[in-house]
Amino acid sequence: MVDDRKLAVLRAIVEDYVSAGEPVGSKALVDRHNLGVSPATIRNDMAVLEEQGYITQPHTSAGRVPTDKGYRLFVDKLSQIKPMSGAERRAIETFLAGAVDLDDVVMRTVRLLAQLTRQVAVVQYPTMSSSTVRHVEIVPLSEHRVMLVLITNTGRVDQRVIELPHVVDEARVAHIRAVLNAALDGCGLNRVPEMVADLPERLPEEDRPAAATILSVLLETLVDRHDEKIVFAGAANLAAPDFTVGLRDVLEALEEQVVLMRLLGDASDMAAITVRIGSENPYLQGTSIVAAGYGSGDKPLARLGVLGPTRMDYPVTMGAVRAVARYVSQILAAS
Amino acid sequence: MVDDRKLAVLRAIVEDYVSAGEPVGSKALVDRHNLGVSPATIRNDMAVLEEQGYITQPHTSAGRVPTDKGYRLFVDKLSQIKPMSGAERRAIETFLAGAVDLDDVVMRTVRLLAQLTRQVAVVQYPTMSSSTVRHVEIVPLSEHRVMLVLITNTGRVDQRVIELPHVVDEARVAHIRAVLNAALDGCGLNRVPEMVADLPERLPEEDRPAAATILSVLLETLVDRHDEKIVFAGAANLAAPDFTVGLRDVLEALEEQVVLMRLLGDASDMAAITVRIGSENPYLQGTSIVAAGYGSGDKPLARLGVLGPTRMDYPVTMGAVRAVARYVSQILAAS
DNA sequence: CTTGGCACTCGGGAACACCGAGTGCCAGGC
DNA sequence: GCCTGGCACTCGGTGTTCCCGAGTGCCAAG
Repeated sequence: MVDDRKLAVLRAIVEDYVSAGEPVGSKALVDRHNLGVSPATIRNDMAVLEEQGYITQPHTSAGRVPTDKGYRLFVDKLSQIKPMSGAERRAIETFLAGAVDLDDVVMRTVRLLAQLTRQVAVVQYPTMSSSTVRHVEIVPLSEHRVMLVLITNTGRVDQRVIELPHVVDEARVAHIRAVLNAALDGCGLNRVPEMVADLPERLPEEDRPAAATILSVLLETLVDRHDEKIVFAGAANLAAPDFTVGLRDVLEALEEQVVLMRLLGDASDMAAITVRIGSENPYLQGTSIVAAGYGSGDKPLARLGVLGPTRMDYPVTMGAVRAVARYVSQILAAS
Repeated sequence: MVDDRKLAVLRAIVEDYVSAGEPVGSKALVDRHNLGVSPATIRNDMAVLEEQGYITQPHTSAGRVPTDKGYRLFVDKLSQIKPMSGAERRAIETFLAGAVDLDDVVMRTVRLLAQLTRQVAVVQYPTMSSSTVRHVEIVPLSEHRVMLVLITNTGRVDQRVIELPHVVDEARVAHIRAVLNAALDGCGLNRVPEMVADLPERLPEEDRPAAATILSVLLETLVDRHDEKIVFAGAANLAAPDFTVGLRDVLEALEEQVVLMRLLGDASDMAAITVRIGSENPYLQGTSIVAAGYGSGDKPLARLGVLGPTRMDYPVTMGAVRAVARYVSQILAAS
């Protein structure tokens, strides 16, 4: 399978099928693309391509449709990511620049991506594991209840209400807070446990029970919140008639954070764009996922991407995902 | 229209149609319900009911289907809210009791409601307008950037990054924070503007520009966040074949916070359960909404509810919404 | 006011034929 | 050896027709 023309045929089939949505036949191919040969020749090529598993025909007397393997070859060898136009890039930039906080960045990103690609966008919250502690706040709520607020350098805020074992006055709370901040300021989240290990011993006897409770909740927060939040938008785009796969399954997957995490895949190389096509997905065959990492530094903090029908315009979608990932990274780096 | 039997017929039609999903005819009615009369009599009654606009027939030779007006009468006069079983109530209680913070309460509530009703659940975040300030935190992020964190008694936390007009050292920030907290502690959110009006004047000259910037952002936060957050879950239930209305429209509405707000309606009487049927809805005819207020005190802080096809089991749905609203209120009151 | 009888309507499904796009194959030509 | 035109074949989709049966409205009798 080193034949240039066969590759051209495959490319043409993918392009036509993606744009029209109908199986494409030999005659239509030679009409729309000027391959300098006759339909019969194309038919021979198609027979070979089918035998090799790149295309298939839904019914005996119908045109050909790319298989997952065909899309894969197309994405890997036969296409280039299509960059966004200047106008689109500026629109992305200004839209994202208006965000007021991390929540807002994520929210805007997911909506933007859904709108750009006309598909379902998925954005993972920046992970904490590589973040550092900016500030720990302990706010008294009542005599034996405080709220723990953890603020990280990524701008993420987590809070927990804590029941204390006994009444603690404000001065003690303030003291614990001061000690905690002194110990943790700038500390990487992954190093928090070791930093606080001996902390109770540095406090006066009477503060220790309260401090121990607070610390255990703090550690719990770190663990709990490690299972990341994920948001999605653009579910309305699922109503497009493309979706042969059960709409219900997709919607269910979207609401299952864990499944969504798996679909987005592991954070890997920052610049790389991951494409998972149809049956390559752990769940949800029939859909494809285009994802990329983003973050404020060189290493990706989290991932974002879109989920759509296998029959999607990969070059354009990849261009949109890449552009959005870049601009989000830029925004995050600036804050 | 004071005829008892006609009301019974309407009730029977609604019940049968809701459970079976097919237009119900006179013969089926007398078979399934023991009204002691013949099909012909029922037909006469149905003719009257149709003339009065309570039922309609999709095609000339088909059974009858309730109209929006018919459902309305059914909900108002012909049915009672069906209470949840003890087991269900216990399940709700324990599921909600596991929540760690407000976010979690809301998240759990919306999922629970979606699961209980097998429809799309919508939960509004507790509104701030009747909350009070628990604490204001100002965290230096860099030399000329701080983060403002506003914590209210409902446990809600809002944060904003603020660019300061010039470099401000930590001591000054601490001072501004102290003054701010002294002025606002326990203050109702609606009274914040008046409380901070003369605040810059009570600060030393050099602090005023920074304080003014921070205050303006604080006020902006109050206003911005007044357009409440809303979350939904259970979109997968839309895939049920009932939905004659455009699935796409519903999904779009769900992602438009503003539309969703309107649909949920105004917070009104705490105990009341609002039902909006089909065309009674501002947007999205063809769907019905069952909603209730919830909150920690007597007055509702926010609303929650479900959205489903007009053809829904109103008594059961209303029971579920009422039960969830009660238990959430209970949880909120306890924290 | 209720009831049985009866003619009428009409949506939906089954059976059927037709069309046309598309294919595979083959023999001839460059 | 590869390309090409020709040709017979397949089969999904569409349009047509027909039929059935559920359901209705109306009427006259109880």
